[in-house]
Amino acid sequence: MIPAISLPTNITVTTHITVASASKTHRHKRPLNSTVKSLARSGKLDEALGIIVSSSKSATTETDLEAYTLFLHACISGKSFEHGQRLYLHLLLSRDKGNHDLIKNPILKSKFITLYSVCGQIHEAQRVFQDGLEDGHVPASVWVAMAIGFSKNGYSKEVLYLYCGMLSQYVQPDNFAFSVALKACTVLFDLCAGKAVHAQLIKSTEEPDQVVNNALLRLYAECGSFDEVSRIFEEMPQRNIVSWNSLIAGYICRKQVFESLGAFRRMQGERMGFSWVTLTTVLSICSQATALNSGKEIHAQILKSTRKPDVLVLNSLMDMYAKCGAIDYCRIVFGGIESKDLTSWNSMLTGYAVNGCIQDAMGIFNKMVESGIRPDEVTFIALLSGCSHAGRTDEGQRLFNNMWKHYGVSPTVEHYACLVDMLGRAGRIKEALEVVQIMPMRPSGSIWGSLLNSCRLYGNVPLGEVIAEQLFELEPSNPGNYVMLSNIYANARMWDNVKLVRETMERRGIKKEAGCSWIQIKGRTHTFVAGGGFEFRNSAEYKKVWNELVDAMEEIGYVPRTEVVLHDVSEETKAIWVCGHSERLATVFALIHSASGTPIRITKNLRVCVDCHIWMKIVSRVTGRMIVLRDTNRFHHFKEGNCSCKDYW
DNA sequence: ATAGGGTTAG
Repeated sequence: MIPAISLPTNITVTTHITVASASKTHRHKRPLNSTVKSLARSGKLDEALGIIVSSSKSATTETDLEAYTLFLHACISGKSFEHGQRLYLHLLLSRDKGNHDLIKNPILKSKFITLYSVCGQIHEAQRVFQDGLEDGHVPASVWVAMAIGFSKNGYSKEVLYLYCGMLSQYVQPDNFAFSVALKACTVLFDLCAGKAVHAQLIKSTEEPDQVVNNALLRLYAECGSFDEVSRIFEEMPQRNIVSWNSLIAGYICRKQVFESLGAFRRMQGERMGFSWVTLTTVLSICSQATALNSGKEIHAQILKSTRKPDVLVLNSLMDMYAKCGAIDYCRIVFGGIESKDLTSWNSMLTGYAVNGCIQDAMGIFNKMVESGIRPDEVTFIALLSGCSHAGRTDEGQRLFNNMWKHYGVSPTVEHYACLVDMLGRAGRIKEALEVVQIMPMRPSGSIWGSLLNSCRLYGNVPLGEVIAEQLFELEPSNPGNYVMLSNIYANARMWDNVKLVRETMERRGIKKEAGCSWIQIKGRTHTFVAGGGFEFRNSAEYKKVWNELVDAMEEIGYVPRTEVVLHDVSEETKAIWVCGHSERLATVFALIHSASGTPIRITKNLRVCVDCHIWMKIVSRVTGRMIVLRDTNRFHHFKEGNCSCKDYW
């Protein structure tokens, strides 16, 4: 709990001054009540307070209560802590003089608590709440006001303590109390406590309203109990947009992007409409799934809607286009935003950086600074990672050194990760290690990970082994790290060690993620798994296109680079395996099913392998198609036999 | 009075 604060003792002085100055200016032509009310309504808090204070010689009555409530209401909407406190002190004085004790009044009390909470003065709110708590019954509304105060100020644990305290005092929680408690459980990611509150709710006589049900949905969605989500959703007497949003978010938590898009369509089918929250949620799904068509559909819906789109929605739209590799659309949306905020600039910058347009990224950064927007840590992560991917090591290093000096942004562990990645990728592993040694925080898994990747790129087996050990300790169940180490061994033809790594993985029950690629064609998403898709591969149309490609490639002199296969099998088998990589299946499928001349956009769940990278370049040349491949790491734009990454990846 | 959202790293 937050410690309670003792009452200040020097309260009389300010009160007297107020009384003196205020009573001069106002005579009570009208009854106190209506005068105070109209002043409070028009925001003249000083004058209203003056009248309250000067008229208090007589005992405060029930009619004054309404005026005080209105006055406090005005303070809350104006977030005026000072006026509220002056009224509070006035009531304290009046109580000490033996007048009726209005501070005990639950309505006023919860108003004071709310006011202090919205002003961020949570200690003051708590003091008001605790004053007189032990004297007798405190109604639920006061507890709830305090709970909301804690909740809005980020004290979720305290909300739960308070909820328990409420129960221990035999105060029946109402729907307000339930929803705040459930929200606190969600924030704390505490499914256990959430279930306890849910149980209380079932036992209570209170019929859960829509808000409570939505809070329950959110709790289970966020904690991954999806069976509960769908059960509650189906059983709810009525659903609104918020309920649907939670259902969609629930699918995202399970990484079921296609199902969540389906839920959005169902929502539209039921004529539920959408809010800007729905749009940002769904757009973020589109960017995760590289579902450019769906994303464009939503863009169209935004344009059709009569409301002017929110900056937040436009920022999400930019992110979607950037993550789909459609940087031109991203730029157009950016250009159309009237009041660009920091996120708009950062999204444009990130879009350029991940798509390999480092000059554009630098250009937009300069413009941003010129327009007086202060860059933040996200800005520099985007820039540094962009430099890293583009091999602009010196430029990136300079940026890193200047970010604090010129822009006042101090480097975090993520920025150090970019710097280490940048140096390692450029083959300057010694310098990268020096950075790890001098950086003021503990190196994260991602830092060791990028060092391991550098060892892979430059064939440094002994250092790779040392780093892998560190990494296995930090992230014991991340399959990528094991695969990376066995890659290093395979490149060095150390097949015994490759086998050893594979056995370790089996022993620890770690499975390598199967390579998987997907593309969206005419609104439908098609998924391909490495080594799978036999039906497709046996079809006549596949064979026709595949053979054409093989012929064209042989002419150019393409030979499969089989070292990417980590199993010790014959060269022939390796070649067959490589050709069954998921991104190739997806490419052939796209060549068959999309109009010639249109770009092909493929997404992959792993990093693209060296051989597929070569293959893609050639395909882009012989077919004249542009291929945009997004892997876990970055974008590759293949065009006329070249890749935007300039083979630096 | 109570429930819902976006940008960053290997």
